[in-house]
Amino acid sequence: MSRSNAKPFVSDKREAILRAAIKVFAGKGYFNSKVADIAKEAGIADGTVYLYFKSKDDILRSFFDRAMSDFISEGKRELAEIEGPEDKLRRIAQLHLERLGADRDLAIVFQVELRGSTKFMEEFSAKGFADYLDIIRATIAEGQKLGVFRIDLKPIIVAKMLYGALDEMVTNWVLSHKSYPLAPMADEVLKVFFGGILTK
Amino acid sequence: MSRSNAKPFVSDKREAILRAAIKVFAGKGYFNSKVADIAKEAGIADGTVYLYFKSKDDILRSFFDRAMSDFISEGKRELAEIEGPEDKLRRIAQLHLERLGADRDLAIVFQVELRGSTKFMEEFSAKGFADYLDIIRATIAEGQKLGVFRIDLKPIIVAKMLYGALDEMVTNWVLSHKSYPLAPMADEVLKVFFGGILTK
DNA sequence: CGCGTATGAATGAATGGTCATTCATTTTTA
DNA sequence: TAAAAATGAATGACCATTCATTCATACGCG
Repeated sequence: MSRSNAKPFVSDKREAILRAAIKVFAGKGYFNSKVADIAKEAGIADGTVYLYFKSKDDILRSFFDRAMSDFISEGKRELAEIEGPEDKLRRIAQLHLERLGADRDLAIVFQVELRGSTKFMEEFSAKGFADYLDIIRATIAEGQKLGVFRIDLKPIIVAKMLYGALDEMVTNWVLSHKSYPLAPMADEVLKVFFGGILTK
Repeated sequence: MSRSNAKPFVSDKREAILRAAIKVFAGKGYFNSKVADIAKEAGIADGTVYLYFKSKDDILRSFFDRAMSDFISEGKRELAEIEGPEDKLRRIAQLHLERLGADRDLAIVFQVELRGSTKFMEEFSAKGFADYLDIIRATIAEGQKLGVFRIDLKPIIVAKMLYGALDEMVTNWVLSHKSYPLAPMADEVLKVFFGGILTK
C-alpha cells in the first residue's frame, strides 16, 4: 500500500535488478559476475533474480534491448525536427556521445561487455546496431541527393566510418583513467568528417 | 630427429597450441572455450598445454603480445621507407586491413574476444594499442608540421578517428556473413579521411 | 473491526554440472 | 638407461539454477 495502487510497481524490482546488473557487469565483466553479486547489489535474494529474468544471459539481453530501443526512438524524435542532413549528422554525433558520456557504467557495458563474444555480437549487431547504422546511412544518402555531400562515396561505408570514429572516442573515454567530458568531442570528429584533414 | 637439430623446435608445439587456441577462441569465444578443446584441436593431451603456458589466460595474453609486436615492428619497417605523411597513413591503413583481412580467426579474436572484459581491455590497451595509436598520432603531427595537414585539429583525436574507422570496417567484416575482401576498403576510408564528405 | 486464510512473492540452502589445473605414471628421446 | 616430454584421470572450486519453505499482503466473514 506504500504508493497508490500496488500493481504498477511490479516492474520496480525488475528495474532495480537491471540497474544492479549493469553496475556489477561494468565492474567485473559479464563472465566474471556472479548472479549472487547482482542479487546482493540489488538487495534481494539470489533466487529472486529468477522471478524476473529467465537467466543471467537474459539480463544482458534485456538491458541491451531496452537501452537500444530507447536510444533509437529518442534519436528519431529529435531528428524529425531537424532539416539539413549536415545538422542531422551533427545531432546524431552529439546524442551518441552525450548519452554514453552521461553514464559510465552503461558505457562500459556497451563498449566492452556487449562485445565479448561472437554470440552476443552477432545477435546484437543484427538487432539494434543495424538500425542505428541505417539511420546514419540514410542521412548521408539524403545529403548526397541534396548535393550537400560528395556523391563519389558509398553511404554505407561513410556511415560505418562515422560510427567507428564515435565508437572509438567512447571506448577510449571508458578505458582512460583520466576523466574528461565526452560530448565535446563530437565537434572535433565532425570537423574532420565534414572537411577532411588535408590543408588544400 | 625429424628436422635438423631438435632443440630449436621446442617452440614448435607452443606455436601449434597458440594456433589451435586462436581457432577455438574464434569459434566459441574465450570464456566458452575449454582448455580441453584447445588440446584436442592441437592434437595433444590436456596437461601438455600447461607445459607451455601458465594458464588459459596466459594463452590469450601470449597471442596478443606476439601478434601486436609483430604487427608493429613490421609496420615500422615498412613506414621507414615511405616519405610523405599522407603516403604513410595510406600504408598504415592498408597494412591494418590487409593483415586482419588475411586471417579471419585472428581478426575475430582481435575484434571480439580481446574486448570482452575490462580487465583484458585495460591491460591490452595499455600495451600494444597505445603504441599503435601513437604511430598514427606522430604521423599526423608530422604532417601538420610539414603543412600538409590542417593544424586546427588535435593529432590524437584525428588518430583515434582513423583507427576507429578502420576498426569498424574490420568488425563489420568479421560479423558479416557475406564474404568480401577487406583491404580495398582502406582507400574508401582514406578518401573521406583526407578530403571530408562535403561537396564544397 | 479483528482474525483466520489464501495467494503470490521472496528466500537462500542444496544441487548438479562444468572445467581449469595437477601430478603420478607412461612414453619418447638421446 | 637416464632424463625429458607427454599423458589423461582425478581433484577441487566454482556458480547458475532450482525448489521446499517462509513471509507479506489482502480479503472474507462473523
